[in-house]
Amino acid sequence: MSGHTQMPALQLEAIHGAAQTSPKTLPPMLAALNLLEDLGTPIMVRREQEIYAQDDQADYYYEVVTGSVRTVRLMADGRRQVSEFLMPGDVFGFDALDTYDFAAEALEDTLLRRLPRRRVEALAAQHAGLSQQLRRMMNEKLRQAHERMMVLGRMTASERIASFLLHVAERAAVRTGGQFDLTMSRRDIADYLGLTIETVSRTLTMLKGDGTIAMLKKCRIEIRNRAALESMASEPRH
Amino acid sequence: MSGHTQMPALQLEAIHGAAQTSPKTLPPMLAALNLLEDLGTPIMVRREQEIYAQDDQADYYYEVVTGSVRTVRLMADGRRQVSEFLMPGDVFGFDALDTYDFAAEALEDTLLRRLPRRRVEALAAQHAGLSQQLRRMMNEKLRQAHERMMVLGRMTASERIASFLLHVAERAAVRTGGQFDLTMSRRDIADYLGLTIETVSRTLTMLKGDGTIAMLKKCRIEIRNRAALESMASEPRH
DNA sequence: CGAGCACTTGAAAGATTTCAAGTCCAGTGG
DNA sequence: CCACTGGACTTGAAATCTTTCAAGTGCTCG
Repeated sequence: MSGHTQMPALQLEAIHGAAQTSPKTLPPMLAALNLLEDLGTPIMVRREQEIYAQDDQADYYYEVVTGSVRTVRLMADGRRQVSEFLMPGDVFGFDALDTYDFAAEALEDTLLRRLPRRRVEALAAQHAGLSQQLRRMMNEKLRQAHERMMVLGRMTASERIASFLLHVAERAAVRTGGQFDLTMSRRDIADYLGLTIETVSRTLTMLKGDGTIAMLKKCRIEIRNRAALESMASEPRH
Repeated sequence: MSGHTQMPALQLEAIHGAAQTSPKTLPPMLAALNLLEDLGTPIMVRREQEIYAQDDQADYYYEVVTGSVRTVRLMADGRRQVSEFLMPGDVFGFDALDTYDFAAEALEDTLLRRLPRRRVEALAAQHAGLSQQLRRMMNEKLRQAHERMMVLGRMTASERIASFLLHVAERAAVRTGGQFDLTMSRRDIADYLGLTIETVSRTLTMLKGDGTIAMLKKCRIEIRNRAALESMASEPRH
């Protein structure tokens, strides 16, 4: 595991602020983490820095406070699969019993809250409520993984891109009014969707061409025609 | 939910027998279920019968006692994704908080043990140990989902088939000495691996052609050259 | 301002799918 | 018991989507 930078004390302010304004998508997670207030250590990681490696001992759980994170897995020949993109309020590191299934890396300079797994487990062993809330988090992870399966197994390139954009928009667009940044690279998107960067690029260009989206600065996106995107993503709901 | 057939009492014998001889792959699951001994209701389902539907209220957890099960999800236009193939000792129905993400259907005549979700949750709320064991099961599900992502997102058709055969063999071959049955159809395999039935068929034919596997009776398989399969599956370990 | 990297764009190649017949097997009825 | 029929599987050929290979283009960071 690569060297973390301990946060100065005053940054705790930022942490609690973020926790309050965090998105309403996953309330149970934060509720559970409230029980663990004292256990959290703020951690700052720089852009592209590794938070933990694939197959590392899974000693910590994490919550994104500000910034964003990807979890990635590599095959022997370099093929890469991105499992999740994590935004403020999201938790990660719940992958496995012993070792992490995927590495975690910061997409940008990112502030995390880190929880020692053993302490959390010890607490959970005494408080059934906490244990159940942790289970609820994992349940949500599993639900997301199931949706990913559908995307990776059965959707075309355009469908993958369209549903990806809608998902990211839902998470991020709230605070930027219609527009949002893709903090991840084209390669990250490609490896998330099981495509090549060229296909991702071409599809985005196409969407730009027919006015479905607008691209400012390459990583800033605005959805101009949500209905078109939704019908392109094909799955009616969730 | 479609009509289940209540098992006659004497069949409980078979259930306990199966629990004892069940594969050693997932010991924590069974340990947890022991706590729930009294809650289990034996359920018999026929080949191709639906156990629960996608989006049904998730009222029950299940364990496969004998037989096998698939979990499937359909898109509006009929595209299908199979999430899991479940064998004796496997548990399922942990998909979601409220409603099932995938439908569950019996691959063959199958004996299940059904646990009322509410009762299990009530027990888990009091016994942190049980709650944690349930979490461990879910953790295992998540790990498997992660592996599926790699397969669906980044593997070629031959790699998918090869790793699929190795997985099934590992689960089933023990009791049939090198050979094993594919209880699922080509369509099921295709929808599990994100391929078409034709590609599945062609790849199996190819493997038969070069002596890597032998096929007896279309659904009975023998691995003749495990090393070849493993190198074709490309991922060194799990 | 320049270099390098990320992204875009184009053309050719390839893997998988689609469409279209076969073939085989299991279960059925004679 | 055996021929028959239908569905599942296999096989072939053409089509297609995506990838691969190969240049551009244009930011972004020194």
